[in-house]
Amino acid sequence: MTKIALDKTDRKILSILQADGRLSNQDVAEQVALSPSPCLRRIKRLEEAGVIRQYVALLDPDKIGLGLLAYVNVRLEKHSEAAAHSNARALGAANAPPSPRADFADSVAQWPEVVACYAMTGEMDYLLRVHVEDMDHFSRFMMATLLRHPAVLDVKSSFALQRIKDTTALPLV
Amino acid sequence: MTKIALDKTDRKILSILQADGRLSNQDVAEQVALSPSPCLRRIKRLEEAGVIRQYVALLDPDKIGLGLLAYVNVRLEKHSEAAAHSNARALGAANAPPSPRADFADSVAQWPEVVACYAMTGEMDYLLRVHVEDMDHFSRFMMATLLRHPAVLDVKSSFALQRIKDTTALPLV
DNA sequence: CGTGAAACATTAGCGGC
DNA sequence: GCCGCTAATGTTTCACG
Repeated sequence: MTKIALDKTDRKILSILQADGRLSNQDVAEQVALSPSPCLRRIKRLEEAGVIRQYVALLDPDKIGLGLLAYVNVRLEKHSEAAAHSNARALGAANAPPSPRADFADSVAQWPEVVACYAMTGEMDYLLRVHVEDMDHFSRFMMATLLRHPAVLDVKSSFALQRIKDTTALPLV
Repeated sequence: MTKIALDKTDRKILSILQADGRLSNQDVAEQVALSPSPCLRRIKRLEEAGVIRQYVALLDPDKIGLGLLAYVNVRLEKHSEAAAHSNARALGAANAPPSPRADFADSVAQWPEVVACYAMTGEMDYLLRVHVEDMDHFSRFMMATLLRHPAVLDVKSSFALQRIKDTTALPLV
């Protein structure tokens, strides 16, 4: 991972673009008191270094019919061969049978309802963030998809009652 | 909340902009097989209806020194007056003493490490997503800030070991 | 770091299906 | 109603001072 030094101006640019990713280079330049060309050079450098990963539009879930947000804790089966399999894969044996964990990760990537999935410390193996239309869709997703996955041992779900805060803007240290 | 009908083209536009929020209107128009002006009219309509909430740049947490991601479950004290207070506020008594919940929500909004906070079903009241530099910073945040907050009764933290998936793109139904 | 010029993008008005 | 053309205006981008 390319280390990269960020000065005060870089951080200001990042915080501006975290708040509005469509600002023109001219506007950003003005806000950081630079002329357009050095500002663009900085932005390009931040993009190429991967500090800026992506520009996206954020949608309102309610306005597109996704009224229910759930966080689902998942525990996987511990196959005794799991370790052996991950080793095999790590060593490049691409057609070894997948370990439960790798298999679960691959499946998660394909489920559109699941917008985030992290392997976590603690008694539950994974934490999933799931956007669905309503409780009906949620229970269908659970029954037909998540609980049917062979690697899944058990799950615990909680549902969002109220959004207090949710931002993609990271604190700039 | 303004209801809005989305046809196939609208959904295609949304999915394109969820993947790249900086595409020019011309490029979007080309991908949905429309000429620039009707495409722009649709995008403007989606923005004004609030379907598109915001355009942002997404940063890589690791590249800006935020190496630790934690999810923190928080349980608040149940003051017996809590209900009375929330009623007072709901009725517009702006200078009533804040309920523990409202007070906690206000604090959360000011803590930059906390990028998301939801009131949840289940035994824990809130779920927080917290980005920090390392375990040192995390424990400092806990001791000096979160646990010191008068409304907080107890907390349970888990740490992300591995990111399997994390997208801001919502499934388009 | 800033200037300037070419290439490109945005957006409003108007006519057509 | 929604689409597409045109044309004026604004923006991005890069070579060069």
